[in-house]
Amino acid sequence: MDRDPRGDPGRPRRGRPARRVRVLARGPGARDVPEHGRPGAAGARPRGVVRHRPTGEGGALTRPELPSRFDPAVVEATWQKVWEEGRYFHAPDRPQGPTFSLILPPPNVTGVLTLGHMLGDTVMDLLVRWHRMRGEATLWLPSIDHAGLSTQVQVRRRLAQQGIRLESLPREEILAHVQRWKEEHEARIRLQLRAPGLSLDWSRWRYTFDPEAVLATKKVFVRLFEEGLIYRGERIVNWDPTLRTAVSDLEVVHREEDAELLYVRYRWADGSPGGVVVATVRPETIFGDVGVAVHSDDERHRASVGRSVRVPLTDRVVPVVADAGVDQEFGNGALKVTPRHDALDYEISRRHPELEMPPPILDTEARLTGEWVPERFRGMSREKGRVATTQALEEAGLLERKERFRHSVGRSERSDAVIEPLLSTQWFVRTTALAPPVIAAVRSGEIRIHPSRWDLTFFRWMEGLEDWCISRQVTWGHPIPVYYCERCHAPTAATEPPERCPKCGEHRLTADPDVLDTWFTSWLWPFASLGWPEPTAALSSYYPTSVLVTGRDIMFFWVARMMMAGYHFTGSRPFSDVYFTGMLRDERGQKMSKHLGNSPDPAEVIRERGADAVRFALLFPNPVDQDGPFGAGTLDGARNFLTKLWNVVRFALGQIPEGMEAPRHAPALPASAPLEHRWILSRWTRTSREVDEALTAFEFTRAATVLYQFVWHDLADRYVELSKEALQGRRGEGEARTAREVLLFVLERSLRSLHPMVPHVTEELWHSIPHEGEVLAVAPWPPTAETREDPEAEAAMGVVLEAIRALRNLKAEQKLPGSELVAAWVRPAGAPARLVLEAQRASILRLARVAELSFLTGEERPPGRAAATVTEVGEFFVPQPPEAEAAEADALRREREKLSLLLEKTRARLADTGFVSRAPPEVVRETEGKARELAERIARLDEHLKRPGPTGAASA
RNA sequence: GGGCGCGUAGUCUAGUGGUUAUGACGUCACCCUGACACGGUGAAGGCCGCCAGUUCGAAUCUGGCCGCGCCCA
Repeated sequence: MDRDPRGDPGRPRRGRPARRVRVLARGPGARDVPEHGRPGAAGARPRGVVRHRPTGEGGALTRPELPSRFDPAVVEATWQKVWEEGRYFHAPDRPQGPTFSLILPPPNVTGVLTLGHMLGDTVMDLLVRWHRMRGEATLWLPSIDHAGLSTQVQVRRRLAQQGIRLESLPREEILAHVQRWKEEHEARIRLQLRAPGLSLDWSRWRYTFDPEAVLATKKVFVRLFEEGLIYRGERIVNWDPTLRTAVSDLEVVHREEDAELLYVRYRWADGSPGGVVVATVRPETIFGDVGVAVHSDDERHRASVGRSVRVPLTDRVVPVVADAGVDQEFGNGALKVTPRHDALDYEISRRHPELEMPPPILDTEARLTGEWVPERFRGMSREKGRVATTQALEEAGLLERKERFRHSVGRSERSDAVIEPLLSTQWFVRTTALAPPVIAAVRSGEIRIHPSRWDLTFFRWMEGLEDWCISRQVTWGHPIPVYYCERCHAPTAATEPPERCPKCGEHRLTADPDVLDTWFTSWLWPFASLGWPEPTAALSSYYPTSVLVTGRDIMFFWVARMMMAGYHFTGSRPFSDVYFTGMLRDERGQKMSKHLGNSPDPAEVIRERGADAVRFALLFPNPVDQDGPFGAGTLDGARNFLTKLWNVVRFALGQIPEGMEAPRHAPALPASAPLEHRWILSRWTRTSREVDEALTAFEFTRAATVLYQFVWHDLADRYVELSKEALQGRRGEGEARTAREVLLFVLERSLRSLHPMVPHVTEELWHSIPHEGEVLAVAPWPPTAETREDPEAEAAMGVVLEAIRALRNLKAEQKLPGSELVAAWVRPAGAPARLVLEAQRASILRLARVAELSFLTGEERPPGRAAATVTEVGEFFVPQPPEAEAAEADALRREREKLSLLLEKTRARLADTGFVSRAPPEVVRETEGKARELAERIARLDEHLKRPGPTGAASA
């Protein structure tokens, strides 16, 4: 079963990926224990230095036994089980040392997780795993949200399919249905949260309807009530007439819709000709009109103010008032005032005592109702009423004209019903009283928002807060803990039903029929999920939490409110950092949404591509403060990267002898050590440092990009190629040992650094190489101080890489097969370049695939036909096949053109007295050096171009 | 209408005053190279949205315009 895939005669050479037998994908560690008994399971934990690779068939070197491709399916399931059984993600109640904690924003129990959730989850897991590896006690707490309204809607829909009307059932029965629904969906969400390999502490799973959460919710209500920060009052709210409840602004979706704008004449009450023409899209609300308002500065209507008009289709006489709130641009600038059905109208009516408050003209299902509605319209729906009133107005000759009109209409996210702004008695929180500490915290940096530009949006909202409507007219939710006295009607807020009314002693009390907005529990979650108000160990250890990761669509509804609750109820910030993820877009740039049907099921994508590939794809291309594209291309890129990583390790396994020790420390390199080792350790130092910086700054894409570039380009493309010869022992055992140590060190540290992003594949690979510790998930984060930058090595390698590039390029241009080992010559650009090129000749030969590199001096030329290229580090030659002369001449000319343009620009700068006198001297010196170098290269190019004879370049 | 942000090869993107403008995908050419064809090597492809300004010097700073997106009204 563990055949070396290279020896597989059936191995496909090109075309589609081969279907491999699953069993091949099992990591080497799995072979001792065939089933699920991987290390890490209780009682079977490996200790200390572990070498999982089995003994090879004699000889120091074993052949790699990893398959050539990473098959995520088995690997991911295996390690998830190991992690979970090993309880590596369990947060101790009483941790030692620093902690890092966060709550998973509770998914809506009725919902299905989307890729958008998975983006946030991946970011959180990256942070948690990173901090865990840094030795901090970490807690990542999962939970679900009871989602009052949306759950009730779903249950209602399901009952309707059975012909049952939810409203007809007793409360207990409804709650039983809800409970059944919750259990089904909770299981599904748990499965969804498991698929990506998130390092959640499952033992702390919470639900916003746990008994503790119920108690916390009540206590908070009672306290705010007693502090006068909760009140019951009449205000305009968003009313969903289908669900017959108030809904939050978040649950209202605004969209442009076509409508008719009617110009309706309100005649003068005194019977004189004329009147005021009012524009409206809602003629059916005419019955609730209490006046007409015009702008105080509006010349057109000045004479009307103070007069009275007759409300069309009724006998009522109402005044014309002047108010600064009227939009003069809309219609004719005259507004019908319907205080029960429009927030602005309500405001206006409150400013003008002469405007009375009408009785309701729409019932809870938005049917025309009440005495003010003429008999013939009563009982009509809004929509029917609109048609009927329009027609009636037309018949009465009061309809001046109709216009097609596009305007924004709010619809209920849950029921799609058009939201009715409705004056309604509800419970409210005076949020303005809770805002000051929150604003101060963000201003002072006590709470940091990432990306920071969202501060502005945050402040603007915080400074214009409206009271928060917390009551909902549904069955499912935390009941409002208020009891009304049947005698004196005084409301009492209490966590338990009171025996008697504290005002008058009456013992007949009625509970408030409404329930609380789900957010009224969610805003307590950073502490309530840890047991508050009980002084639990978890609360004292992990609160305040460290960071909150979520989408900015709930910045106000949730994030800001958690801050208010944190300061008000616990006296501290609920978290120190907020990170808003971007939105995902599909490959055509469209926002992903369930609505558009372009949001794939994350579980499905994971099944197809593997969790690590999806995770990396989510992190890699997503700009920090922007929305990012996500699609097949991105996923392919991530998968290719993981395959690359896999194969680098596979290669290394072939080079590492049995019994090699885990790399505890950075290899100590002698000054004389080959350049490539010094170089890769320097590159690693920079990479590692930049990853730390990026993660600290919440720049996850940068962290992923830096590691990607390092692993693929520096480690695989360059370092591995440069050190192959030494690794294979062709430079002696001493060099082989050094090369193995460096390779293993860099690989092992890279796996550690990549682990928080792609945990499964790194865990698997880490176990296949010499390592120290039980699992990578709790291995120490690579310390940056263990290696140093080596600018000298990096500069020298720059010269080498440039030489290799030049020679490869030249060969390709000359149509010399890449594999053909031709002779080559170089005239170095200067003494320093010559030193490096001479010292690194062997590397250049290997990577450029040339047989010999001879150094030219003076004006020496290679014998015979030779094609040339001129670079910064020197002039390179390879033998020229006769048919390639034109190609060389072309290349030389193109190069010359490019360089002379540059030289021109550079000289122009140097000729500018302003530049020479004002620019920093070092910039001037650099520019002069550049000009000299360019001139020299151009002169060299010219020589080749002019040269007659064998190359024939001049005649081409 | 107000606010915020974004315009860089065909596509996505890096780049906060001096770079021969970064990388990926895609395209083209050559190559089954004892880790990897999910690969390697090389190439082509850019008035850095437009116009002014600041500056010795602008993809980068400022203003205006145009286009796009999001949030709020």
